[in-house]
This record gives sequence, structure tokens and C-alpha cells, in this order.
Amino acid sequence: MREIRAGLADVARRAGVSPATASRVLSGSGPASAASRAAVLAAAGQLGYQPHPVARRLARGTGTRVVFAVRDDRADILLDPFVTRATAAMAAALDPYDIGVSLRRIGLECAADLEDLAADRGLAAVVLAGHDRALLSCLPSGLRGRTAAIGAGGADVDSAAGVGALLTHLYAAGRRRIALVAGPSWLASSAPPVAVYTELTRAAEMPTRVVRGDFTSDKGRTAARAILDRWPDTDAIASVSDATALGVLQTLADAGVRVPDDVAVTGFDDIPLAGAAHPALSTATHPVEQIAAAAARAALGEAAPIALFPSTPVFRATA
Amino acid sequence: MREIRAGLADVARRAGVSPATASRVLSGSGPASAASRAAVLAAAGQLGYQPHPVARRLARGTGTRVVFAVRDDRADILLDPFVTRATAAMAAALDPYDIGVSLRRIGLECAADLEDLAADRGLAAVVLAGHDRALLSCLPSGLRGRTAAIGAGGADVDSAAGVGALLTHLYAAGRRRIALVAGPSWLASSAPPVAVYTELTRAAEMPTRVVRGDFTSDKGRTAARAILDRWPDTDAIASVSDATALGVLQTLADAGVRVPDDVAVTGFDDIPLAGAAHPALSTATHPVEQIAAAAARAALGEAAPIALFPSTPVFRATA
DNA sequence: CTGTTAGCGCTTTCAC
DNA sequence: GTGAAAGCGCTAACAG
Repeated sequence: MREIRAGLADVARRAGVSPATASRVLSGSGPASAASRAAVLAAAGQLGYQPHPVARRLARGTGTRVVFAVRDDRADILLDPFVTRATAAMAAALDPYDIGVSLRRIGLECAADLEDLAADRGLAAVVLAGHDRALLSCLPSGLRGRTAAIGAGGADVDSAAGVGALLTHLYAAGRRRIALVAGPSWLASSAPPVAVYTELTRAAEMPTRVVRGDFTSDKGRTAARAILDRWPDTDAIASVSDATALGVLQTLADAGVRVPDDVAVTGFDDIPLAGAAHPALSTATHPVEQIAAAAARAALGEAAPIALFPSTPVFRATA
Repeated sequence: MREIRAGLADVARRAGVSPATASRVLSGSGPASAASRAAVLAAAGQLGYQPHPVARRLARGTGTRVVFAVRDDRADILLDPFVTRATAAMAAALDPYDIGVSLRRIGLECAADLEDLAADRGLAAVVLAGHDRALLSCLPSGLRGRTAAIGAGGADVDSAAGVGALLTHLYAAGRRRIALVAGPSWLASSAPPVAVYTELTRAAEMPTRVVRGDFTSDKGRTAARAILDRWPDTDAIASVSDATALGVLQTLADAGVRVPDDVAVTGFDDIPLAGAAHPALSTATHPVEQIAAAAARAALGEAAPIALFPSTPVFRATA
């Protein structure tokens, strides 16, 4: 263990090559003869050489962090379990790349926010969530090629399949008057679940019962109340968010409605505590960590920008 | 909007001073006459100058990211809601500093891991969680002065007060045979709750009933089972974690034990969904986001290293 | 395939 | 108080 950390120059000297050559083999780019490659690698090993990430990034002109920009109108969106999970997953996934992650909310009207992001030379890439269809196609030029999205058009969960499976299960269990607590209409990812729901409901020749939610449990409470008032004979409530479903569960319990006997309930996402709720929530489970990591890597150009991840139904007590 | 971003040299030229002077006023350090300060500021404003964070960090020799190192023996600790919340909070709090955060687990035996951290020149600071008493006092020298802790000895929640308030409430409600699901014994932060519990139990002249947990809901399930078996007349179970309390709740429900009629239950932390559980969990609420942000700023030397945050009991349905 | 020569953009001694 | 100059540690043209 040396007191002074070894630099590239030390490695090069020891290997008997120029710094440029050492750089080429150590950074993996550029040609190098087998001989010098071996010499450099050996020298680096002996000296315990660790490249200086900041110097490297400055020379390359690439940034050192990824910002996770969450587009939403609620100020507390950054406390949302999905957001915190995704953030942590990225922070863990990018650690080996020597890249840190920052979390920031941007408003629904976010042109200026995106310009800010594009102007920040410290940024390696940005991961965007909460976008609508239009947003991805009109990113500032400085962000093109180094932006990835979580949700529709990016690393996404196959929500159509997941919600479809849940609804099919409800129908198979004899439920017919199924209501849906959907996502906000400005969000691109809200569409597919509504589409499957509509399709299946039409196929069953039943009228659709859709209420808009926002992924919070508060909204789940009010939505359930609205559904109970408006369509008292509802026998199942599907939500596109577990938090919302837990809110629904609460309202139903307070109203003396038995779950699942009177009304079945399903969530979406399988947050860590969905199974710990009582009655345990039936929902669809998603590899949120993988999705977030995929988006982060995609933003860095290390993975495909578009990927669909499975949504697997998990049936517990509520449906 | 210029195509080429303005650099320090541009600002200096426009202000009619040397780059050195411009640097002094813009970076806030070093002397500068009122006149040149004004000129530089004006020029910077007109040019829309934004310092290059990476170049700045390289020149200063400081790193560009903070790693949140969570010490635990469970591989899935990084999925823990507390960890994800804290990570996200830091990622949001450090965004304005142009510093990203990375998340990494380190083992209980973590000397080597800490050396790795100390050797990484890309790191601005590290935030440590899951430490025991000894760890903080024997950090590698390269980490001293740029490490902060979450939990005992760092930015901590006043768990003694919080658990004390919860237990006092239980006693006031007539509970007497109270069991505690504590934290793991290797963790420094596990001690205070056990201490208050022991003290209050002794004062009530009752025997202590302590089971060790690990903050998971799985452990809550097994702990509840153990308590029911060993001390069947238990009339209250206090946990130092909400996830654990939810596990307790599940086991009690499965065993046909009514909550809170037969057994009262309390948690700790007030995770976002504690209130959405049914019956809604009584617990103590903590400013986790503030705690994490304080630790992160402390690590960067921007805040006091030690701070105690309030633990406020919130009584819902289970106690 | 390799070495030389410039930078990347900012900070910081060190004289003046 | 200010400027000139020397880096921070590495990468990337460009010749050879």
C-alpha cells in the first residue's frame, strides 16, 4: 500500500511504455500489442492502480452523474415508493460505473427543466419518468442520445399483459361488475391498462367503470368511495397501483364491505409490503429494480433503450 | 443561447479580468475587489455561465459522488424501504450540489470494503448505515472527515423517546405483558429501544420479553409466532420496524388473535403504507428524508455530524 | 502499433 | 488585490 496513489504515468513508466499506450489498454479503447498490453496490466496490478474517475470524465467530456427526472405535478412524488425503489436501484446499478445518481422532480410543463438538464455538463445521462407520448420525441438536442425513459416508450412493464391477467382471473372467479382505478390521463403509461380493461369489459358485454387515480393511497380511498356511490353493485376493483389498492381496501373495510367476499381487489406493482397487508393484496409483480437499472444503462448507451419486462400476477387474499 | 457554452475564460475576458480572478469570485474563495467582483458576476450572468462541475472537482481534488454504504448481512437489504427512502432523499438533497449518490452494500466484516471506499478518488464522501459502535471510531484514514453515519453516533432518530412514548401509551391503555421485537444485536441503533423497554418494564415490575428481529416482515411473522408460543398471555407487541410489525399483524390474524382487542401492536418508522394497512398501524413517525439529507450534508462537511431527530408517536388502529 | 503533443476547464500557488 | 503559469490525471489527435 503506497501512500501516494499510483497514476497512469507511474504505470506507464513501470511497464516501459508511454502514458498513451497505458491509457489505451487500461481504458479498453484503441490498439495495443499483446506484449505492451500484458506489461501494462502487470504494472497496473502491481501498483494497485485505480484510474481517477473524475480526470477520466473530464478528458472524455462525459459527465459523472445520471439524473432521474420524475415528471409529475405532485410535489411529494419523490417520496413515492416506486420512485424511491427505482432511484435506489439505479444508484446500486451504476455504482460499478463510477456514476452517481441524482433525483429531481420536473413539472408537467417541463421544457425549461429539460433545457437545464441539457445545459449541465456534469451529467452523463438522464432517465425520465412520468412522460407522455409527445415528450420523448421533442427532447432538447443536448439530451438526445443520452436519455432513456422508464415507462411507455422506454424500459417498461408489460402492463397490458399484467392487467389483462388480473382481470381474466377476476372474470374466471365469477366477477362481472369490475371497476378500474386507472392512472392519470396525462401519463403515457396509463393507456395500455385502460385499453385491455375496455376490451375485456366489452367482450363480457358489461359497461365500463373507470375512475382516474394518481398512484397514491389517498386517491384509492376517494376512488373507492366514488365507485361505491356510483355503482353500488361493483364486485371487483382493479387498481393500477398497490398504494391505491391499499387505499381502496381501507375504504371498503370502513364501509363494512368484505374483501374478497363482497368485492375483490387487485393492485399493481407488488410493493414490498403488499403481501404484508391484511388481507394480503393480490397484485402483479414487476422487476422494478431491473427496469430501473435497464433504463439507467440505456441512458448511458449500455443497453437497448426499449425493453418490455414481464408483469406476473400474484394471487394472495384479496382476489 | 450560444451554441458553445461559455467557459471561465470567456467570462474573464468579458469582465476584463484574468481567469484567476474570475475563478476567485465565482468559486467564492479568495480575495477580490468589489469592482472586479461585480464585473465578473455581470459577465457571468450575461453569458449564462455555468461552471463545469467535473473540471472544478478535478482541479480541487474532490470527488463527484457520495456513496451510501449499507452494512448488513442480508443481500437484499438494498431493497429495504428505509434504505430506498434514504437513498432517494440523498439523491434529491445532493442534486443542487452537483453530486450524485451511489448505493452499495458492505458486509458485517467490512474493513476491506472501507479500504476500497477510501481508495476511490471519485468519491466526495460516504454515508454509512448499519454500523456498530466500534466501526465509526476505526475508519480508514482516507475516510476520516468525509464520512457521516445514519443511526447511533450520526444523524439519528431519537428512538429512546419514540419507543418510550409508544410503550407509555400501551401501559396507559392497560397493557402489561408487553413483548418487544428488537433490532439485531450487532447494530448500534438497536440498543436504545431495548434500554427504554427494559427500564419501563422493570418499573412496572413485569418480566421482560425481548425477541431479536432484523427489520423484515418475515422476521415479524416468526417473532410473533415465537412470542405467542412462549408467552401466550402477551397483550401487546412492540416492534422497532413497521415491516416487522406488519409481519406480526399477519401472524396474529392467521392465529385468530384480534388486534387490538387481544393484542395491541406498534411499529416504528411510519413507512408510507403503515397507515394504509388494515388495521392501520400505530407507530412512530420519523423524518427519514431529513435524516438522510442531514447525513449526506454532514458527510460533505456542510452540516453537523451528529443530530437527533424527533420520533413522534402516531396512534391509529392497532394500539 | 506507439510515442509526442495538446488539451479537457477550472483552481491555485506564487510573485507583483 | 491581481495576473501568469503550473498543474489536477487522463484521453485523443496526429505523426511516425
